[in-house]
Amino acid sequence: MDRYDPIKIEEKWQKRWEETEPFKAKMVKNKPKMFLAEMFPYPSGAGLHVGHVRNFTIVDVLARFYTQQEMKVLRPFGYDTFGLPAENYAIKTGISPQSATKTNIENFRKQAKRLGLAIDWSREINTSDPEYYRWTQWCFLQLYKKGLAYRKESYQWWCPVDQTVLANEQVENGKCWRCGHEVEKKKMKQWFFKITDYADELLNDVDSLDWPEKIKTMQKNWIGRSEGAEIKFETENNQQITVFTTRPDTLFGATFLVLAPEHPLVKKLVTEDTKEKVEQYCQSAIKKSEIERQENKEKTGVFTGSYAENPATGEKIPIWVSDYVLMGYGEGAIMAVPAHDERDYEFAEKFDLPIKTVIDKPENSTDDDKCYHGEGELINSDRFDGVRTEDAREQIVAWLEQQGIGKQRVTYKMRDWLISRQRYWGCPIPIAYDKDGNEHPIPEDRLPVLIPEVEDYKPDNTGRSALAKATDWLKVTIDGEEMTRETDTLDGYACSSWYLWRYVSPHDEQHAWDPEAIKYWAPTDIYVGGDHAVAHLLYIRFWAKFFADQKLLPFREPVKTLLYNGYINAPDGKKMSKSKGNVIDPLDVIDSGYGADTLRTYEMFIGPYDQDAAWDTKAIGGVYRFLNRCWSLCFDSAGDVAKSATAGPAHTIAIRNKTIKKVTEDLHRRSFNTAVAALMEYVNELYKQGATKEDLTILAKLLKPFAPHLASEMLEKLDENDVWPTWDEAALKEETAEVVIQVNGKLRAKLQVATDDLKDEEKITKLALTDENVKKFLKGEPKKTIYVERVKLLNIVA
RNA sequence: GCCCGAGUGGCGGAAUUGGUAUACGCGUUCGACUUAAAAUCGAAUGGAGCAAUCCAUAUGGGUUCAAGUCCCAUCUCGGGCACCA
Repeated sequence: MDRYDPIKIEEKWQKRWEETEPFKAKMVKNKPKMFLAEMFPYPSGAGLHVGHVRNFTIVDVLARFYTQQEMKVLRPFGYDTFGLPAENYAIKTGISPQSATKTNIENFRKQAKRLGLAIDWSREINTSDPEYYRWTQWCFLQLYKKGLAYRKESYQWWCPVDQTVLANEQVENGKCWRCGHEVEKKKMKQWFFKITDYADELLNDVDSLDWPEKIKTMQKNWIGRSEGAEIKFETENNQQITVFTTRPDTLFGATFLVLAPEHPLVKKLVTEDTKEKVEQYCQSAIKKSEIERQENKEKTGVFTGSYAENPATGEKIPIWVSDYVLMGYGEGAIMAVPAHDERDYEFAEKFDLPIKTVIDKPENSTDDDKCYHGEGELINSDRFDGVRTEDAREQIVAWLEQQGIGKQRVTYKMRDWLISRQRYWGCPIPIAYDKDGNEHPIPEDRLPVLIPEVEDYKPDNTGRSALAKATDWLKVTIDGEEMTRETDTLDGYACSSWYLWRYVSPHDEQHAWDPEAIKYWAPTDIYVGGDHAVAHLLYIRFWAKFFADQKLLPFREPVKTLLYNGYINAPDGKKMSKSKGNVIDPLDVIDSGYGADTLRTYEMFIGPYDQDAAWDTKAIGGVYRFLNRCWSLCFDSAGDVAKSATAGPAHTIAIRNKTIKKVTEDLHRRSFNTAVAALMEYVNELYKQGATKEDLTILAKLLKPFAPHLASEMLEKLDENDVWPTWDEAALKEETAEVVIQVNGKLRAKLQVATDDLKDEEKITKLALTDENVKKFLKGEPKKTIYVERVKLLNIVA
């Protein structure tokens, strides 16, 4: 063994770890714990890609770091296995999702093990394992019991290719997040989780999270809280139309009403003359896809033929229908104030409707829009004339409340979470229907509701999943009554909404999570991922709050710190994709001779973890050279610890302590790239100065989180443990220090000063003033001098 | 359109509290070893200039003894939201 041979070392240590299981998590009372996890992967047939490696390595570096600091670490692993790819594959090939998933997991596990991850493999979970989804169904029933899982008929996004409905979060730019096909609206009876019950708390608690601001903002926008009022308008034929507005102060300027095409009152407002035209408009608007609505922002609409009364002015105002009003938000109806709202203005212009100004635009306003939407004093508003808009909002709402025709109201953009999926490969919803169609939960002691075996996985065109084809399975008897099972399965996001808690007791047969274990380990301290900013990361917070309310969880936020890692792109900066043929396979990188340690360390060195980075086929060689230098520093040609290192110079103390400090602090602030750089500097220095055994030990300990195989080999040969070292602040000081001398802020000299003299400003100033170069630029007496001891800098002002 | 981020050598990036700009790595050049190449080791490497020195952190201003860092304006790129009343 004359050279660094990663393949050989890695095989040895991976085998050792397999046998001795050193990463098993143990609860030890009164010891600090650390629960870390990556967002568990979907085990695709393609296997690991370099993005997984980055994601897993971040968790691994931290897990190993905290373990070396003698914390009790829980670092589990699992697979998010339900979903469309396995099912589509089954439809195409006839290979069951069950069996394809099993194969993929085995492959994934094998590959993950080759990265040398410090995983507690005894806690592996898999969402499509009946032992797991039994408890997903149990979670569903808890929500059901409290009325937070319910069924409702409404228009839903429907993907005609995947033959399933989608949640709002799964529709991206009007297209299906999976297949990219344009989605349609379809009226169906579907299951929902009532996430809106927690809208306020989900929003308010965002601020307290140690999460990236970017994600926090996205969640806030998604929840989309607006404060305003709802106001009732009476129509001529004694119907009531309730509208939502954030600007009740503009009520006197409301010159017409607009209803969404889906609004139930539209039918009652049409007249003989308008009926046909309105119906036609509504039907085509409902059919319109999101894309069409976005592309064509030109306002369209029709007059219903009816009028309502503006309660503030008593004026008769027309009621229109237009698709710029959305049924899903507020009341699906608005009061239009064209003078102070751009959209209403556009509509009024197009259909020649009256525009009435009710806010006096301040003269200094830079707003040059045709309609002014800022603050100001009210005009044309009867007894509210002269009142500031900010105050008028409250006063007008108070007046409406007195009249019993309006009240304060908060609205959210977020809708309830649609969880029904008309797909085979998902967790069956544990519900059955009696002959009258009433729903009945499957009793908890009869869970899990297993996924039946079928021949054909294709959904039929009746809107039911392939589960409907399992005719025997469909029948179930509850309390002696024969019933039919629900054939929808749960959105995969339901399965991943509680998996972090399952990790604390993955084989518990009595509970979804063991109450003692959850108290010790949870919440998750550090969660690492690069996706799911709103969907998964919002759902998991919702479930935490719900189960906390059931007294089943001792926390209300499931993730303390979220690290959102960037992508690894192809060398050309573009996204890696099979079709472009620019995919870097991490296993190829390992097998080409670099080994996993190089791959891991390179992906940590490539740049800040939260930024996207482009793969550089050459730069990885630099990291390999670095590990090679670590090896050669430590071992002689026989593979023994180099003799030259057993005794040696002691003048590496300062750099040694400096490196311990730098790497430790960098790991705490997750600056992985600079931690690796510091180790490289240390090695470069040891090459120049010679390394003592102490140096090699420290190097191996600090290196272990990044390159665990090599570091373990070094530590074993050195006969040392891996306990994280501490630094001696006093040892950081060298005998002399360099003081930078500036004249007018420009560098003019560097002085070597005894460390003890650093406090002596007078002495340093005197010394600086004798420097030839300083004299040259100073030309006379200094006006003043500023000395900053912290950075060893003296600035002389000429 | 609105709301965030970011812009530093040939390239990836560093500069943590306003204090030596360009750490570390890639690439390039030179040297050592070698019959030769690879590997390895060593040196140099922002630009201009023989040099002293000057100029450089997207652009233009400002604050300060001192600005990549703070403030104002502009440009470019990236991300999010987008008829949400």
